Amino acid sequence: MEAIYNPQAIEETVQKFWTDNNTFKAVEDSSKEKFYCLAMFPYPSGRLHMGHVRNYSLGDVISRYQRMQGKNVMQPMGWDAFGLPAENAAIKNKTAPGNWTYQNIDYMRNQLQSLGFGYDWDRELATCKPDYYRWEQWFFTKLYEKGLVYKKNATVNWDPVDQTVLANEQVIDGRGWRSGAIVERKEIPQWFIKITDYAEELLDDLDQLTDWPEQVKTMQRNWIGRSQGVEMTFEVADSTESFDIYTTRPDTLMGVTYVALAAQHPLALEAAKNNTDLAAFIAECKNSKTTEADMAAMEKKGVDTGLKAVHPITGELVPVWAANFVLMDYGSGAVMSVPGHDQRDYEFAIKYGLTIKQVIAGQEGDDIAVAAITEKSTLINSGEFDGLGFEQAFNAISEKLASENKGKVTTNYRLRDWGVSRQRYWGTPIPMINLANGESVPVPESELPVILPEDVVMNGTTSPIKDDPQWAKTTFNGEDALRETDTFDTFMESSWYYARYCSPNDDTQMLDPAKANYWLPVDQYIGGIEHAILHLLYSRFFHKLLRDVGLVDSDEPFKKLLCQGMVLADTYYREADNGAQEWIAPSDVEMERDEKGQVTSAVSKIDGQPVISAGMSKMSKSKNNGIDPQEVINKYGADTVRLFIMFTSPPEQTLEWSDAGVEGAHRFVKRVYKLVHDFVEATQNETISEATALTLQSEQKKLRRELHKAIAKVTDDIGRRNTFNTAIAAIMELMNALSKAPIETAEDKAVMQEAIRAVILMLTPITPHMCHHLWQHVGNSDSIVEDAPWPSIDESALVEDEKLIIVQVNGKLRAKITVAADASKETVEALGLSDENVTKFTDGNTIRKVIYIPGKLLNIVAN
RNA sequence: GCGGAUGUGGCGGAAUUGGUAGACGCGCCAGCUUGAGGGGCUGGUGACUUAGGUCGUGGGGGUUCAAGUCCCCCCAUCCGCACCA
Repeated sequence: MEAIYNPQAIEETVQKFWTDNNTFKAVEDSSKEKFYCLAMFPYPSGRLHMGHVRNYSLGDVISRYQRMQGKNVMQPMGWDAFGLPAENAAIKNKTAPGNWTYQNIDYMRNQLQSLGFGYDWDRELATCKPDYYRWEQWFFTKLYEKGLVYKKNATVNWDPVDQTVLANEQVIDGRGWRSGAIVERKEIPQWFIKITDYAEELLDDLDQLTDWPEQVKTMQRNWIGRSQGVEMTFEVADSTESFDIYTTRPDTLMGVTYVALAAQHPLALEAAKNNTDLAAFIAECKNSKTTEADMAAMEKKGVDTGLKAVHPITGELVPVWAANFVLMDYGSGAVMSVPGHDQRDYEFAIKYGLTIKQVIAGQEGDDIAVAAITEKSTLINSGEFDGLGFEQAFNAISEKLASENKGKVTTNYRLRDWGVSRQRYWGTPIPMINLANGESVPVPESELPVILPEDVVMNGTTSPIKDDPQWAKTTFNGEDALRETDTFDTFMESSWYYARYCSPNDDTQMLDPAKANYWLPVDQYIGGIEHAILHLLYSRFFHKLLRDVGLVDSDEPFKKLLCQGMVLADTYYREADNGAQEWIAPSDVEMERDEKGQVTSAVSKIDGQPVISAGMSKMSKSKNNGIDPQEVINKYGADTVRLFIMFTSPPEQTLEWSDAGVEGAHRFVKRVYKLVHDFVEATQNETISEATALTLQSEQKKLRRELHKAIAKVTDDIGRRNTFNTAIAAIMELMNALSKAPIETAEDKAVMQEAIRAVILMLTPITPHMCHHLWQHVGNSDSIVEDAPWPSIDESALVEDEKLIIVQVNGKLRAKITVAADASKETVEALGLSDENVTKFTDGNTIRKVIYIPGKLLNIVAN
């Protein structure tokens, strides 16, 4: 065995072994408990970043741990290969998006292999390949047949100069990123999938997901947003027109002093024909942003349409305003306004001098002159409804509306149907045909897949398949027709890839139900918290759709979910002459510290001049603070990188990169290697007994107790808590004890051998290359550590004959006493009360109470 | 703006069920080893202190024998908001 730890050599050899022996090939086997472990597949952006390394290290550690628990583990990998960056890169590098994507995939596959992840590469898939997206197209036509797909107008960001639709991220300060033109809202026809039909089930089934983080379930609940309310109709005065609104606060109906319509509401558009102020306002709203965050943050504005609406109960006339915060796309495009009891309406009313009417009593201290009273309480100024509470008023008012045919109680969802049309090239072509008569029909199954041409030239604005006059031409029932040239939202591909991994090469069907039902649901899913809502909700929706088409049996795709935090790094900058920030890579910065270790200054390694620290922020190109995993792997090896990442923070929290921390991790890996090496060298050709077969001295017993306590902790931390950082800390503590332990007697050696084997086994999921190598040298030349069973706990080794009791006086630590493990309460109390340092604080006081927590703590209350 | 999180030594973090705050690692200090060291090993390291102790988990209040942990209010930072993935 080599004395010096050489990660490069070991990792190359071990990786070759895994490849040559198909170590991670997963095969259905009904005799074994299956474990499907999945980390969110990457977008092939070019190189792996630290976020990927963290994501896949977590998945690999869990997979290898579960395998050692005897499970039949499947861990696949693939590529979320469609998306906007490929189009941009293609333009920049004068290549085609497909070409760029495939090159990236090849490079990143190698990087993943160099990190030693145990994937079954036979299951690899790329979503941009026709053999993947053809099934997505097929599935969409099935959904169409089931009535779950429809077309309607929806708003997009329109760049009037480039004549193209922009993604939200391509709109910067309201302008197109390339043209700089002020972006307009534009309504175009788009395809939608009726996710709202499943809103209730998506909400209710969250209760089944007991192994999901509560925060993610809460976010999804709020996103779906089920509410109980009343839908009612307002008539427009002196007209036959009317409009509907929805409210969750019908109890405040008597406080309605105006109503607000979306600028694009047909009634507003009609009124604008002879109202220039209103027309100007509607034109202005065309330039407002489309994202909800922007909408919520912008100044609330409105214009009186001049129309009056008839209050459905009192018959009074209230003004009808057009407002920029009401959206035509959502709900009915109109809201009732109760400025007395809604803060947004209140501010709007103050701004435009509209009437504010109090109809809810509120609490002591509430003042309608200062702010809206938003809490629910007794009705006032509401005529026949005065004195009712929220519930009673809700019922009374909704019954009254219903009896007059003006409204009804409804359940409403905040969730909107899923718009899946994108006007981009690099995506799955939507398999629809637009006929000359304006109707649309699905592409017949026999004509699928609709292939996206890959040999294209990007012009920077429009999609090549929209530019090509030939591509869309087709026929339907002998008539000339045109294919849809929009492509799918890339969330479509990522919504079912987890299922396709179960039968990735099946060219006769979307999924093989037998295989899918063996592996699904995914036992452990791992990904970034940024996907907490959209991706996870769409995947859950797709799973239910797959179920209802008969392809899977289960209701939910992901049994257990782990959301990892981001990876941050130090950020440094300098003020350039023009005042701009010039970001300096952390690798080019050197720190100076005082004798307490506190950083006093940071200087550039290049010119020795000071730089300004901007703290920790997410690794990004723009801040020049990304750490390339490849460089770290080359320097320390994959095992060190994996250990550092797993050790430095718990998975859900942000991870702060630290070069010094990586060196610390590397030191630990070397210490393990050296301990095993030294033991192997010292005991060559010796037969070492099992520790349980010998009579141990108290020091050996103590060490063995520490070993088994560590096994218990590591098992719980990895298997149940997913706190890999504390598991590693426990192994480090054990290692500190082992490196001080003698290996002289047969008993010493027996305990040490047991401990060393356990350390190797426990580190195998985290530093698999080194452990694979070391395992061969500790008497296991005929087995591999990947298939070794996880170490078991010897309960008898855990028994302690003494306990440490903390003694407090008035809750403050005053003494620590050691007592026999089975000592009675009376004994402990007597010992504690007579302790010299305890009497110092109890003398002269009366002992009021003594609290004893057995085996732990004694608190004496005295005054 | 709305929704969700986070906040503990010089730094990353630990404390799992309300019971010793600071495990483990980094950094720093001292010593040993070495021809030498950005290597290895050993020890120390929350602050203040009259050396008895006192204070200390973002800030303020509360519950309790006992609070980092539970409750109320506030502040700061981060994530998501439907066309980035």
